[in-house]
Amino acid sequence: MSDPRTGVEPYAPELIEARWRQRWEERRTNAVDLRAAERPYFNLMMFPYPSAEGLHVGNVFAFVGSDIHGRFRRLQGWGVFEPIGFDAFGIHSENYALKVNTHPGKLIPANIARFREQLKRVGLMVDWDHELSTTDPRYYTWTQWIFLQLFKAGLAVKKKAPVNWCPECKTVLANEQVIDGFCERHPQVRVHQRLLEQWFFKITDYAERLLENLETLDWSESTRLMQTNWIGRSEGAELAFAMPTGDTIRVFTTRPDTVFGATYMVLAPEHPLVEKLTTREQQHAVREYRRQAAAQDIVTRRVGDREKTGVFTGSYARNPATGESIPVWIADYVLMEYGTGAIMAVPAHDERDYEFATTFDLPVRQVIQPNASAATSDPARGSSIPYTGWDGVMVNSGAFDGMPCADAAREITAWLARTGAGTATVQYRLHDWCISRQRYWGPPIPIIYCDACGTVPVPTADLPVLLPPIDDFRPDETGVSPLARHEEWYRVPCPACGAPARRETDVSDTFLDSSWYFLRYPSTEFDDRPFDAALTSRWLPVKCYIGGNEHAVLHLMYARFIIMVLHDLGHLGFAEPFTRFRAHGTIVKDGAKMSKSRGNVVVPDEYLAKWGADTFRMYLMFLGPYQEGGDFRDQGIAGQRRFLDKVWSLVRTAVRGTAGAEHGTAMRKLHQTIRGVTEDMEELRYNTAIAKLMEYVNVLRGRGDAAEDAAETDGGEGVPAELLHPLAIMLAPFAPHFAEECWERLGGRSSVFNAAWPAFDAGLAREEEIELVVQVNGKVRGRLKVSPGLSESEAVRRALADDGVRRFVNGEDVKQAIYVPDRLVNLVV
RNA sequence: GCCCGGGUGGCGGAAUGGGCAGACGCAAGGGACUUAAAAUCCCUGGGGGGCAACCCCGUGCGGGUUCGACUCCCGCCCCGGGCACCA
Repeated sequence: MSDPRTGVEPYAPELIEARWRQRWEERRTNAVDLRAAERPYFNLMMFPYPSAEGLHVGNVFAFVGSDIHGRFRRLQGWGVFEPIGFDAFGIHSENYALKVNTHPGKLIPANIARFREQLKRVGLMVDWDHELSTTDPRYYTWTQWIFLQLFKAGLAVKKKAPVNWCPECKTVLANEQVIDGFCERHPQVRVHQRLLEQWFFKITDYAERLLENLETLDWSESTRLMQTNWIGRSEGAELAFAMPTGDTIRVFTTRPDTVFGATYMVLAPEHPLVEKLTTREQQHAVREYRRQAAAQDIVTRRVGDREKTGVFTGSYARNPATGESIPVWIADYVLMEYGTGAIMAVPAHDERDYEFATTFDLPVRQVIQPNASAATSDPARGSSIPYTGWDGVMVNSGAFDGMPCADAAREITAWLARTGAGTATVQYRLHDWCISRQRYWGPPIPIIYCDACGTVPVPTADLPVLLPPIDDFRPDETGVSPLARHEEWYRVPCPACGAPARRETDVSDTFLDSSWYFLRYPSTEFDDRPFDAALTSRWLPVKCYIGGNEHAVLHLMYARFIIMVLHDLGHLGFAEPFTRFRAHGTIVKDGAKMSKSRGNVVVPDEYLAKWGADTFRMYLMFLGPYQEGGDFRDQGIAGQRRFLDKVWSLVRTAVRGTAGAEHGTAMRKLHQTIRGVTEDMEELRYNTAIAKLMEYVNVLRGRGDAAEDAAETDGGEGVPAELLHPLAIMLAPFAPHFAEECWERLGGRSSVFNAAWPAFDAGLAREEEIELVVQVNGKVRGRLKVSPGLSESEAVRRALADDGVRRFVNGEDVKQAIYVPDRLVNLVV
């Protein structure tokens, strides 16, 4: 069907997109030969959790941005591998399954099928032959294998740890699921703390390397900063405070310079020495305090603005610097999981210690005299106590009096070290990674407990430990995994001695599944190895990883850790998985966060059906800077469609052959566009890249500022195909189906994605005449048309000849002339 | 509280090794075509003043540096995100 007046058939996205989806599949356009491809480029997008709701517009935004990068690299001549998979284990899937009372093993395949169809509709350059799901035994065999590697290396250990427990949900909650001490799903139910045996990965052993390596990675700055803060490195000293009993309380401090001001000590309520230190008289009070602390959930305990509480143990320790006996207290503001679980309290130079000392009337001794400028820098406080800065000198500190704090920190540590009471150390905020889940929907942890042999790893040959398809997967109040109710499953002979033994009934954390999925993609065909050595060294590390910053800390940190361990164990030739990482932004709807309760959730299917994938992709990339996100407004989409319509009509009316002299303006604009778009594509500046393509199209249509003398292309003559080929290529990453169709109609062969990204020619981009801005005293008073490369003296002469300029110079002497070649001349009078 | 990111027309957003603020798009108003509408095409468009050429003001607020500041420095305010009794 064609327009009766112009005779041009209209742009019909549904037909075009269906046709090209089919051709891509038939011709295997998106598949790359993993063994032979030249310049291999692993383009990775964060695989989705296949929710029952289907693909979210946030997923589409993320994937399209990554896909555009992959397609751009392919056009630049790289062999691009762009796989996708599904992160389908985990509490999220399990909770949904419980809600609708259907087994997750049944739901997940259906969800994945739906996701797959939606993703195909978006037009990603995905090689579907390498699709994977973390719930597939062919996959989680190797997740279990990774656990065993860590276990054998001594990096997987079982220890007791406190967890959040909701009596209503009858399950353990993640810290993120506890809100101000209450369960997120039961706002009236207080969460309790329970002590459970858990498997931990010793990620803290890798803290220093995880931190150091960050500097070598080309990652989004925000992501790198979050990881840095999460690791939380602090330099300081570990000091020993001796007890009359012969015990020693070890403390970590970042301020060893203040040790002369330590007037009391505080232990965490759970500290192992508490029982021993507590005197008979204090026993009742201490026991009661510890009971209360234990009943609190972890999150409440950590809220910072609570009033200080605590009790005296009855015992005293010796300050190694002063030799004084100082009281030992317990208080919940000291956390067992940081440092040594004990502190020396210096109330004169620490806010928390000061507050505690004031509450319990403990002595405060100033040991730092702030320098004059520092002391008065906080007028709100009248007094310089507590002073926590570094800008001061020591007082009340024996031989160290008068020394600047920073020097004293070093000197005092060295002095205490000579008596064995101190060592310079480093502490990290990072905690070991608890991977146990008392849940059903995950890979069983491959461990067997035998009375005779102890903790025995499942032999690799026996993997996978299949997750049995039980019906009663709902967690109950016992706090043990649903698998623990299935004796027929967990009773097994010990692999070492054959005696009756018992399987571990916990499953592992979803983050373990996702910490290595990118290793699996190139090797999905193999059942006898997690990843093939040759393919892995060819394709990894990942060249570009794009994903949301919500995974900046956990997923990316865990993945780096696992890869580093596998490297150290000799399985991989690289220690960092992602050479380049870019965080994309989030999109909001009409200025507000999307949520079901607001009813403003953008459902991609509706937009894909109405506008087609190409228009929708273009709009998503145009609505804001990709790395910041933007505001999705329905009204804006039509603009992208109009743009494609304009390109379409240029293509349909194009004339064969090359551009002539009369197309000088268009040719110049083309090369300026090639330069600008190429730079933008490198930096993921998709919104401005699209804007530049629009400008070029405006010029081709004889419109816009740069068009001026380009009207020759207007008037039914048609634009030469030479000027449209590069446009089709530059548009291809954004609107792949559309670009294919244009390419074909312009006489292109095979796929536009087998073409080469256009080359920039500086000579063709050069302007013959430029506008020079003339300022007088910094204000624009005129403009000159000049040829590039004008000399300063000539520029000033021409500027002074301008009527408008002369009015403002007003006959006065020009004191100074600033000349920025080809940009402006500023006359100072 | 600490650490990031950000405040620019009616709206989304351009422009920061200091150098024409508002690219590109949306919405709007006016016009052409049409019996009419849609679509399409053309014109206008930060605020104020002037018949006009032009002039003044304008990038969250207050100072500063500079021939020149959205951009750099100092001090605030507001919004978004991360961490939070980390010793």
